[in-house]
Amino acid sequence: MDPSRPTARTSKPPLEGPGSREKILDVAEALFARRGFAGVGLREVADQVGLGKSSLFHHFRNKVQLYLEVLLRVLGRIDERMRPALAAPGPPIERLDRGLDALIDALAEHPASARLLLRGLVEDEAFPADLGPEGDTVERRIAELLGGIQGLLREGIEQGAFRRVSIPHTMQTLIGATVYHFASGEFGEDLLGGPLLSADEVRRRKDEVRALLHHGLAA
Amino acid sequence: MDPSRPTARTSKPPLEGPGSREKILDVAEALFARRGFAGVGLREVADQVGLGKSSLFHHFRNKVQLYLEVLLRVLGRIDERMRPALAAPGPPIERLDRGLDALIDALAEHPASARLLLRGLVEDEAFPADLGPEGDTVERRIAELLGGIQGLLREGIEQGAFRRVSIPHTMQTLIGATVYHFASGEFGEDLLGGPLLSADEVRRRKDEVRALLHHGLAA
DNA sequence: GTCTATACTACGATAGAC
DNA sequence: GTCTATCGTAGTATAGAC
Repeated sequence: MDPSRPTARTSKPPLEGPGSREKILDVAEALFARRGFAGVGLREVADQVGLGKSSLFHHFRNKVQLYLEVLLRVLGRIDERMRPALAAPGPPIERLDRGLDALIDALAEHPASARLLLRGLVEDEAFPADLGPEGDTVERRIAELLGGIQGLLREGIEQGAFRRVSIPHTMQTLIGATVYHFASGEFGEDLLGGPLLSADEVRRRKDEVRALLHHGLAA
Repeated sequence: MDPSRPTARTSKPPLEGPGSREKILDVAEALFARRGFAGVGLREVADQVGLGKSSLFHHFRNKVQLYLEVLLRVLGRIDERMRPALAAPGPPIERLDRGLDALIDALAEHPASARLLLRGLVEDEAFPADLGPEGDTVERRIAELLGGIQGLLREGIEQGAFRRVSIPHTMQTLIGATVYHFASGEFGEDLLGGPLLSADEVRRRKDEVRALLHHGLAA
């Protein structure tokens, strides 16, 4: 990809495959999802990665930045799936169906995603006030994802395909039906009486959301 | 209530009105809602109450018990409102409407409730594993609240008034539409473009949930 | 019932050797 | 790029005076 990179290396084989950085993000993602920002100590992260605590600071400026990078990676994975689904041609209702299917697939693929996202949405005050540049990037990413759905809702209403619902309230209902559901973990599994992420239950959740749209939204 | 208690006290006027215990619960409720269990230090609680850190331990065995008592009070307030609404006579769909209205009123009345509840549902692993007797009480309380709704859903389906929806998935959708919505804080307010708890927006949320039931559930 | 004092552990973060 | 050592702070919790 990068033509300036020399073909033969001089020293220090860069350890192709997951470097420390990715491994740290993997571990941190799982831990932050389970216990939140304040509930995770960098020592635990380092131990699970197999590094000393101090080595983490070589890869990330501080704990907040690590958390935000984890969040950004999650948002990236979701965006990767949702964007093409929303953009594909077709009437609004179909694009919405496909977009939410893509969202659900993304949430189901990485079990930590929904929890991190829910925390990101709900936990305003869990961090030191200023988040630096990464914080803005996270907010922008979220706004983009929301914008895609909101635009479709607006479009469908304008075309007369949807009822004149409140767009913000519909957004909240959809977020609840998707992000909350897959973030509900053990509680959700108790309710369902089985795993949340089995192929069956993921399909049932898609059906539930689809029914929500078709019964509640279609004109 | 307790006949063994003497009618006239010997000393130490018991400071009728909100004693320290209630004040601690109030402060802790607000803080835990904002930053979660691990994100709150007992020092901050004590400072805001106007006590020394150590004095908290005179009222609560430890931090976990304080958290659970906060949660129990929240659950009690919700139960207080929902139980009579669900029990009142009428066809299932009306009782469901009234029950969810009562839930929304309860969530809107104390802004911390929804967040604490959402955390309670979603944050399994945020605490030391064993929660003692209060933990069981919390779980039982939640199960009771859920049971009321689930029972109504089942009843409505049996009577042919509701479509044959998946009860657990419908529960998840309803929890998302109520608890998640009122827990969404600043994010939700950005989405709505105004306060989440204004009389107007609370009413709109009730309408949204009602529409969810009537379009998605009614046969 | 609240206080001061204290024990012990963990935290995030930095410095500097290798 | 990882390590050891260390800094300063704050965490939960206990003991005991008042």
